[in-house]
Formats: sequence, structure tokens, C-alpha cells
Amino acid sequence: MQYPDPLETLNPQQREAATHGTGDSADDTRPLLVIAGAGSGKTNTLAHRVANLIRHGADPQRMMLLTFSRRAAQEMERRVGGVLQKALGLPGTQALPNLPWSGTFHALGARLLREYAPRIGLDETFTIHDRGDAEDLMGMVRHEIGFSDAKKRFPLKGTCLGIYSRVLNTREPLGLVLQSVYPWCTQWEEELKKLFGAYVEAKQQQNVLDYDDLLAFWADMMAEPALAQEVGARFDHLLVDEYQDTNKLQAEIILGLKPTGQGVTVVGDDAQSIYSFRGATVRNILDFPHQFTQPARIVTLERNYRSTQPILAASNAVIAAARERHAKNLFSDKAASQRAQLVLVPDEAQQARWVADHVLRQREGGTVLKSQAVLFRTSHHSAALELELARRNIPFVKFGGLKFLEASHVKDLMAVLRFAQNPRGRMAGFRVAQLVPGVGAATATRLLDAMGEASDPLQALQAFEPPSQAKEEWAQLASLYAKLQDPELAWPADMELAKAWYLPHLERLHDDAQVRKLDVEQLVRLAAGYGSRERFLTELTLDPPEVTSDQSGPPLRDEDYLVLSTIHSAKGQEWKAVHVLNVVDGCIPSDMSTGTTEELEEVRRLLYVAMTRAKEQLHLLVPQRFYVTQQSGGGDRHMYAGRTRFITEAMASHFEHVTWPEAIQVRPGPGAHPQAPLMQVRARSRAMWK
DNA sequence: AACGGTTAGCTTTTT
DNA sequence: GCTAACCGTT
Repeated sequence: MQYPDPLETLNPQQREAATHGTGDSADDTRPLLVIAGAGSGKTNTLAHRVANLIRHGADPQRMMLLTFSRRAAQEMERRVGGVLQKALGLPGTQALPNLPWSGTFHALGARLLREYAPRIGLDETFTIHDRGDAEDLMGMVRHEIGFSDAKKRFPLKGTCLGIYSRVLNTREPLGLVLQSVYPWCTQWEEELKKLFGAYVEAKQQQNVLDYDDLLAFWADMMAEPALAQEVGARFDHLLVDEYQDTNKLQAEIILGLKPTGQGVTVVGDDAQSIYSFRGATVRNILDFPHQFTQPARIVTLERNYRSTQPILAASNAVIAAARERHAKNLFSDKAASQRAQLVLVPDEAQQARWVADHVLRQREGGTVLKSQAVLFRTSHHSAALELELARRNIPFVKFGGLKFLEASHVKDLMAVLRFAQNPRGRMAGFRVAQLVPGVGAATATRLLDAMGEASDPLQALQAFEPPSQAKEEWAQLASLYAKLQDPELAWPADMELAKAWYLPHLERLHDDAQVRKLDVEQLVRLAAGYGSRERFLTELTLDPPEVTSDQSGPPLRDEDYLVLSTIHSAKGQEWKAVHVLNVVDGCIPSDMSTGTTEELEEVRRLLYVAMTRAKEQLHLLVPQRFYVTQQSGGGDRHMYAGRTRFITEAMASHFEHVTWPEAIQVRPGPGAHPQAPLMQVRARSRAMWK
């Protein structure tokens, strides 16, 4: 061969995974399961497999690549391109085959459902509700059927949606879900059933789908043999990443598309399953080998290329205590003398200082900010650190947690567009109508009813008679909608019109309108990157920008910045130096997740995922005084926490123990409160003048 | 019917 | 600290 075979760079197991069904085993039609330990080159192997299939004649248009996030899909496309380039000796500028069917289950589901809509009884102009819209609709239905009486203490809308979603995604009966996950709601089973019926009714009348529908309707479609066969025949290869975090519906979809398992590859690691709260089940990856008409071939990747041996040893020790798992023995030949550190600090403020200090020291030593990360269990745990970083002018970008799209002014503007796209969608209309001064819930409901009954909803909007004091402003809204319906209107002109209408309302409604205007501008910029209003709305709902930053926008691409991320959002990523905040009982695990052993096991895996992100340095921070948010009745809002239960005395030798500042006492026994350090007082008086 | 102000009850992780 | 339900005023 003229050019170096890219498979040469793979180890034997990786090569086996990359070449299954091509090379030596060309007649092997079995499905493939790749058990890929943390840092075992999973993405690289999958990319080589895709590239190898293409080199053996597979058509990229006929490959479906299901990933966990849009970001993962893009990364995969990039890597596949890289391998192909090397293999074929192409110049970097040559256009590479792209993979049109790569993305999340939800995104590809939306595409297929829109395409097949006429054949499955859907209206193809449906819009998609995000979590917030779905909750609001649930809340509205809940109110309409009279469950919102204060006396009743009926579950809140968010809880109701959570229950509904879980029933759908796990395919378990309501009674069972209530018993096992929402035991305090068991008394409401009948009412919930009624509520969910009404909720489904409302969604269908309004031509909207929620996240769950995207999977459920796809799975239902695959249960119809004729359609399943038709859709399945469009794809020769089906590759699924992060299979340990898929749910029952997703497994049904795979099985429906490819009942023989031929052409199916799934990759995952049961030790990294951390999404059961979303209905994901480890059973998918455990049962995969015998799901199809022929048993799967299993390849296990155990060699770790990411972390040094001491970091891996500590991580292995943590996961070895897990109850049930596919035994894997990860090994690394990256020798190093530095063990993972357990850093004992007095409280969260000091924790923030230690991390900021340490990050800067590392940068002095040549580790740029971008190759360092700070990980935490919940989004708000980084609050103290964010303050400290801002104070010291250390740039950072935060992943996970509250999204840009959840800010009320962004939702307002999105609602304007969504209402124009789908006039039957009541949630959007309800929101938009109430932006007009003098129009409240009652008038908005009257409008939506009128539109719902009319054969031409937009005509009904134009003809609507609002309360007299709202008349003038109403005319402007009506005129905006007339313009938004003009077929001549070329996206993103819609966005400009919507913005022009909305800005005066924004200024009237918010004291901090200036700051919020920046977000509106940001949304306008985003809009320009999409081909049409429908695509903008769909794709932004399914792949929201994942960066949340207190600064007006994300830093420039070539600027250096520190990464802050929830552990969940850190999945699949790696950094040279990793800091994990609040590695204490009460946070990891949180007081809320100490219920069942399954929950506890998942938090253990979460810690494992956090630890295995580190290549060279790992620091677990253990603040002794830990702020507790979920606390009943006005006691002390702090608690004295101990190191997480997942790192036992027996594992202590895997860690270097650091205490900072050096003078503080060791962990107090029960009841013993260490003297509160005076530092806080001083920090406070300093902060007053900053 | 709208809207501002008040109080009571919650509070993870995300497509 | 947030939102959802409630209450009084316009």
C-alpha cells in the first residue's frame, strides 16, 4: 500500500473492533459490542471503524451514527475525516465525505418523523417543546382539570412531567414508576393518569411534540414491520456511541431498524452509566449480545491511553467497589510519580481560592488554561469559584446547568417565532399574547380558543378584539404576524422583525434590559447560521448552545480559558489537570440520592467518570464546611461534611493527602465543630471594597 | 380582568 | 434564592 495503513496505529483489540465485518472476517454479519473502558481510545476506534467501512465501499449516506450530543457527532465527523485523509493521502483541503445521518437520537428522530409524517398520521409542521415548554403545558393542563388547588398538594408540574417522561422512556407501567421512583406520589395514580391523558390530548391538538415523543413515535414507527423494514433498508450501518446511557425506547429503535443485528455496532462502558435519572438503563448494554437473531461479537478495550498509572489506580480502586459491573482491568503504561491528591480545605470559599491558585500555578508551569478543568456535581456548586475567577480576571467557560435558552427574554423571542411557525401551539401563543400590556391570562386564553376554533387561525388573530386599552399595541402584534406569514419573507428576516417588535417590550418589562439586549443580539447572530425558521427552531431546541457564561458571550476561539463543567457534561472529554469540587458526603452522594442502592451506585460511577477525565493531575477537593441548600427549618445552613464514602480508608494509599492551609485541623469527629477560621471575616471586609 | 405585592414551599444531573 | 398560588387594588 502506498500510504501508511491507519489501522497500524491501533492496538489489536481496537483493530478488531475497527475491522469487524470487513477484512479477515468479511463474512461475519454479527452485531458488534465494544466495551470501551475510560480513556481506551473509544472515539478513535469508532472513527477508524467508520473510516474503514467507507474505505471498504460503505456509503456514508447510508450510515447512521447515533451519538449522545451534537458536539460528539461533530467530533466524530472530524476524526473520521482525519483518518480518511491520512489513509488516502489527501491534501487537507480536499472535501471529505460527511455523514448526513449523524446526531442524537432526538435530532435524527425529528428528521425521520417529519419526513414520514404523512404516513404515520402526523402533521409535518409540528414544533418541538423543550423541557420548559413541556412543563408549562403540563402545568396548564394540571390547572385546567382542577389539580392546582392548594389544599390538594398535587405534585408540581415538573414532577408530573418527570413521571410522565419516565413512564414513556422506560416503558414501565405508571404504578411501578410511582412505587420505585416517586413513592410520595402513589396516592395520585388515578389523577395522574387523567392528567397525562389530557396532556397528550393537548399536545396533539396543538401539533407539538415533546422530547419523549421524538423517541416514542420513532419506536412506534419501528414497531410497524412495513415501515421498520423500509427505514432500516435505508441504512447499511448503524453505530451507537455511549450505549450505556440509552433507554428502553432507544434499544427498541435499534432492534426495530435492524432485527438481525447485521451492521449494528454499539460502544459503551457500563462503569460510566450516569443517566438513569433520564430513564437510561445499563440493561441495554448487558442484554445487547442476545437481542438479535444472531449473537453479538464482543470486543473489550482495556488499555488506557489517557491517564497516568497512579490516577488510573485510584480510579480503579473507586470503581472496583461497585456492586455489579463488567469486570475490566484498565491498565496504562504512562508511569508517573504523582498520585491523585485529596485536598482538605476549610470551606467552599477556601476551596475556590485553592483551585484558582493552583490553576494559575499550573499555567505558570506551562499548562494552558484550556487543558485544565474544574468539575462539579451540580451547576451551582461553581458559584463561589466563578466569583473568585472573575475577581482575578481568569477567563472561564462553563458547560452544563442553566442554558441561554432558558432566560425569559430569550424564551419570549423564541415564542414569537414558534407561534408564527405553528399557530396552533398554545404555549407560544399564550406567552406572546401576554407580552402586550393589558393582556393577561384570561384574554390570552380567549384568543387561543378563538384561534383553535377558527379554520384560519391567523385570520382569527387579526380579527381578535382585545380589551380596549390594549388595542393599539395589539394592532402592532397583528401586523407583525401578517408579515411573518409572508412566504416571500427570507429567513433570517423573521428574526429582525420579531426583534424590532420585542425590544420595546423588553425595555418596559426588565430593569436590566441593557444586559438582556446582548442576549437578544446573540440570538439574532445565531439565527443567521440556520437555513430556515423551521430548522432554526428545531435544531436550537434539540441542540441548544451548551456554553453558559456570565460574560456577554463565549470568549474568542483562540483565547485561553479555564473549563468549568458539571460532571455529566464532561462525559467523553479529557484534560491534563482536573479538579473535582465538593468530594464530600452530602454532595457526592447528595443527601437526595442516598435512597436506593442503585442511586448510590450511579453516584459512585459519576465520581469514577470525573476522576478518569484526568490525564496527568487529579485533585479532589474536600471542604470541611459544606453549604447545604436543601435544609428544613432555619438552622445553620452549613454542615460539617466528611470525605465521600466512595473513597474508603482502604483506598487512602492511592492518594496524596494535602491539607490547606496547613494549620487547619483534621476532620472533626461527630459533634465536634472545628473553630471557624477568621479568614471569612477578612475576606468579607476585603470584598466590600472590590 | 390585570397586575403588583406577599407568602409558602422547593431546591441534581439533560435530550 | 426561585416559582406558584393568593390577595388586594385598579
